[in-house]
This record gives sequence, C-alpha cells and structure tokens, in this order.
Amino acid sequence: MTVMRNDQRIIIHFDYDCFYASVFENEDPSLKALPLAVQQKQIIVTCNYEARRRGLRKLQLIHEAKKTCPDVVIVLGEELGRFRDASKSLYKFLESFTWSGKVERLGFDEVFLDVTDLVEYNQALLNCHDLSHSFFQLKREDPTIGFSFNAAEIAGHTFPEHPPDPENPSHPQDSLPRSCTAVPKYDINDSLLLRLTLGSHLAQHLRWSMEEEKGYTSTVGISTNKLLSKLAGNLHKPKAQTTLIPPYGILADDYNETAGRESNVTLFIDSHDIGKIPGIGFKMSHSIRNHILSRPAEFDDGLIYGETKEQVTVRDVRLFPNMGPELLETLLGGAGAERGIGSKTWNLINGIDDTEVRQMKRVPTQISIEDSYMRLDTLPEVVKELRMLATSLIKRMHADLLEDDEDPDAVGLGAKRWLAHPKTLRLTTRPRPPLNADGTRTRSFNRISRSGPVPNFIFTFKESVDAIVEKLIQVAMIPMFKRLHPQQAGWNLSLLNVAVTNMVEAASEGKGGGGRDIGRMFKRQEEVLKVWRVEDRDIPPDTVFHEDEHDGDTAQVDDAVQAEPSAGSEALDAITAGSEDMMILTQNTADENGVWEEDEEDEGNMEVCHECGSVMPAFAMAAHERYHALEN
DNA sequence: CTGATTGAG
DNA sequence: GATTCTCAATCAG
Repeated sequence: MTVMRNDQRIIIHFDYDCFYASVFENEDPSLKALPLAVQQKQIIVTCNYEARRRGLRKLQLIHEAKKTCPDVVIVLGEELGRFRDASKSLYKFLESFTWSGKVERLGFDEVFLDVTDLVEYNQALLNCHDLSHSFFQLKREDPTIGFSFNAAEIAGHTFPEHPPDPENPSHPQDSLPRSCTAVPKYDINDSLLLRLTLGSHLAQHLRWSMEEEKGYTSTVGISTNKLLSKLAGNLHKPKAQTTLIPPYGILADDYNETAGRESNVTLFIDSHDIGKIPGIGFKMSHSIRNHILSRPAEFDDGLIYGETKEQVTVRDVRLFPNMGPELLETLLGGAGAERGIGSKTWNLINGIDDTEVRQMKRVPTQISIEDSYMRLDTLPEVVKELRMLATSLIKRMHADLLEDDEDPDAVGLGAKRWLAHPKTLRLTTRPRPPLNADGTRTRSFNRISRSGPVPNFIFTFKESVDAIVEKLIQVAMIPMFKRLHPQQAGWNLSLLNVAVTNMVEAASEGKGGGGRDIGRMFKRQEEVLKVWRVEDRDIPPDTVFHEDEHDGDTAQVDDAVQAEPSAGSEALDAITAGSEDMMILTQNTADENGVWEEDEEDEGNMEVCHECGSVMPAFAMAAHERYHALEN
C-alpha cells in the first residue's frame, strides 16, 4: 500500500489581515494610523497591527488591553452586519476571478480558491524560451485581459526560503525506493513548480487588486490542497504570501526520517504543534498528546495554570512507534467519533487533504443569532430577549435569504423572493451549572436545544417584522422554551440562541429537483392533502379567512401532488386531532410541581395557527388548516 | 428527522 | 478550556 498525495490542483488560501479592524479602518481611514482594537463584551476580539506592535493580543480582556496600551482606540464590534457585508463583498470579488466557481469561505475572513484551471490554461500559453516576459490571461475568451509577470520567479515568499536552482535541479524521486517508481516521472515535479509559480503570480495579482479596488490587504498561502495552502500562508504575515515549493515527495508505508528530508511538505508540516493542524482540534490533540507523552489524563488535571505542556509536534506523532491510521483510529475513535477518523488524521499529518474547494454557495445552511447574559432567570426577561433575537433573525433572513425578483411580470421595483425556505426553527440555551452546596451533581453540559417546524407566516411580506416576531414568540418560541426548561423556575441562563436551519432552496422546492421533499410531503401530510382535494370547493379559503396570511412566496402546488387521486375524508379526524398541538396564548400557569401547564381546550377557546399565527376559535381551526394545505 | 459534539474563525 | 458570535459537518438514536 502506497499512500499518495494528489498534487494536481493549485489552491490559494486568503486570510484578510485583522479583518474586523480593517472593516473599521475602511469606514474611517484616520483609524489606520492609530492602535485600534475591536471589542465584543469583555474582550478584544481583534486589533490592528499598530495595536499589536504595542503589545495587544487577540482575545485579551479589555482591562489588560487598556493597561498595556492606554491610548488604544476601542470600537464596539458586536453588531456583525458590517463584517458580514464586507466579507460577502470580498468573497464575490475573488469569485469573479475564478472559472470554476470553486470559492469557499471559512468564517468571515478566509477564502479558499481552486485556480487549477486558470493555472493550467496559462501554463500551456507560456513561452518556455522567454519566461521572464510572460502574460497571465485572466479570461479564456479575451487574451488582452490579464497581467504581465516573470514566470522564471516565484512571487512573494517561499518555503523553504530559497527556490531550487534551475541549473541544478534536484530530482528526489531518483533516490526513492523502487516501490515508488510507478508514480509519474519527475517532470511532474517540474510541472508542479511551474504551476505553483503561476499560482503565486495569480495570488499576488489578486492581493494587489483587492487592496486597490476594495481597500483590504491579505495574507495568502499557495499549495496543492487546502491544508497546505492554509498553513503556508501563516509563515509570513501580514500583507504577504508564501508558496510551498517542491519537492513535495512521495509517501509510502516505509516512510521514515530519510524520506522526510526529501519532502518540503514533511519538512514544513513536521514542525507544527499537533493541535495547530486544521481538523485536529482541542479534543483530538489532547488524546494524541496523551498517548505520545504516555501519560494518563489525570496528570495534567493537577496543572491549574499549566501552560507548561510540552509541545508535541506533528513529527513527534508521525515518528512515534506503531503510529499510523490504525493506532490513530483507536486513539480518536469511539462513541460519536467520525468514521475513518484515524486515516483522515494520518493523512493530515502527512500533508494529505483531498477535500474539494466547494462551489460558491448562494444560501447559508443555517442562520443563528445569539446573545450571552450575566443573569437570565425569569420568563418575562427571557421573552424580552427572545423578542430581540427573533427580530434580528427575521431581519437576517431578509438580508441573506431574499433576492430581488427578476420576474419580468413584476416590473414594480422592490419585489423580492425567497432564495430558500428554512424548515426548522431551533432554540438553544446554555444553563449556568446550578452550584451545589451538598454534593448532588455538577455535570455541566454546555448547550441544550429544542427544534421544531418553522411556521410559514415568517415568510410573509405583508406584515411588519414586529408583528411576525410577536406571533413567532407566542406560537413557537415560548412553547419551545418550555420544552427546554419544563421547570418554571430554578434555571439561570448564560446564553440564548435562535436559529433557522434545514434550508430548502426555492429552485428545488416543489417542482423538479427536490424529490426528497416531495417524498416527505406524502409521508407526513398525506391525510391533509387528501382532505383538501375533497373539500376545497366547499370552503373557499380566501372568503373564509380573508384576513389574508398569504405566504409571501409564489407558492405553487406540485404537479405530482395535483395528479394524486383524491381519497376519502376519513382523515378529517387527523386534522382536528392536530389541534392538540396548538399552543395556547396564556402563560405563567403551572401545576403544583412547578411545571408549565397548558390551558384546557374548551370549546370557544382561542387557538393560534401553527402556520400563520392567526388567532381564532378552535372550531375554525380545521378549515383554516385546510386552507394552508392548499397554499403549500 | 432531532439533539449533541467537535472544530473552524 | 474559556472568553464572543457564529457556521458547518457528523454522529447516535
């Protein structure tokens, strides 16, 4: 078995320099000359390089920061909108250069680009006899768009620091064992150097363009996969770039120190602390370290302020007796662990990362809003906070999930449509561990959550955000909160988070691609669908419930659904039975155990519709639900 | 599917 | 391991 790295791609990793601080500097350029720190709650989340020069650090407490640097300018950065906007803008800027659309954002301030296609195209264009006067073509169809560059040199820094001597190139494959000769010849390496060189010039052009046109500087890494390009970029910052140059080497079973010296990848990655490898986080690095130091967990429990952990490097791990995918699997595997974690991790410490740079994404997979609190232990307070969070959430959904309607029919400006509909709503809290005087239980899990369907009314355009929020609070959030915290009192929360997840993109909704969605619809709403087919003529929804509550979306009934033969109405019971899910508006009632209690469902009680939040008598609810079934 | 965990910036 | 406010992937059940 020979483990091979695929070095056929050219991947560029972008990291915007002290991003949050740069956003403020762009808003107010006079800040550039000052030590600038961005504050969230009690800490400095980031600061510019002038502030770092004076001793400030990321994640420093405000207290210490002011002591260290009394004249630091501190700006509040809890509102993330400006960062999100800047991040999107830079992301789109970079995307505009790619041919493949392979542009992946990591957080707000990092982007991976797969530029293999641009590089290969330009490699074919090179004049081997006059490399120093080359032209990089940025558009396939227009040879005049691009930039001049010297293909005989790498742009920016390299690792190692001195590029190979073209007069006397080393061909490390020559010295590798016979088992490796099946691997493509060493001209692949020459080609790799060339392609990385092209990548380095493209990266430099992108950096310079971004600074000129957008006002943001960045530090960049260039290599053949996401892992290596990201790590390479760290070598020189800020406002710089680093290319990891060949030989990249070959990996084999009998991989050892000697082979390591032939590979710049090994030379490079070996020096990293095991926990600094992306994908090996706190837990995994801890498990690995414990094994390497052959020390049970209890030993470093004793270290209170123990920053004195011995460093365990990738090299220490790689060369440890019996180390390999199998041992790593036993070290890292177990309950909840990702399958294949052993070989995945073994690949990482050998510089192998075959994960693709993903296509630019139009919609996020989730949107969440959270806030933290010193003390939050009464329902009215919680409701107040939920109201604020839900308001932000709805606004964010409008900002991130809404698109200008370019339907030729809708000439009227301002028309919007949903790019995607989230299907589930989630509430999570972080309870503060109840302090125990007598030893009961101190087990403090971090976050707990409950989720449920997103009510359809949050997609409407016809109501104010406040009105939507109020319904959402009553119909979904408070009930969810009571599911999370069945006890009326006794909790104290340090965090609330509201989120929408499970996005279904509009294009694939109903018709066409969303086969999965249709299948689910039949499974779960079969009865409802049957009923409206039978009954819809009898009770025209619009006349009964003229109060509107239209889904803002252009909801269209799926062909398959319409074609489905109608069935008997014995399922009417299923609908009325559904009203037991209705949450009643009243609150603050509890039984003698201090558990939340729902009001009884007498006739004449008002109920709230799950879908639209309308309040109506219970007897009207069944017909009302039929109306919603029609709508969807 | 839900709810928890892990890892990333 | 925690601090802030997120986002994504992946697991068990």
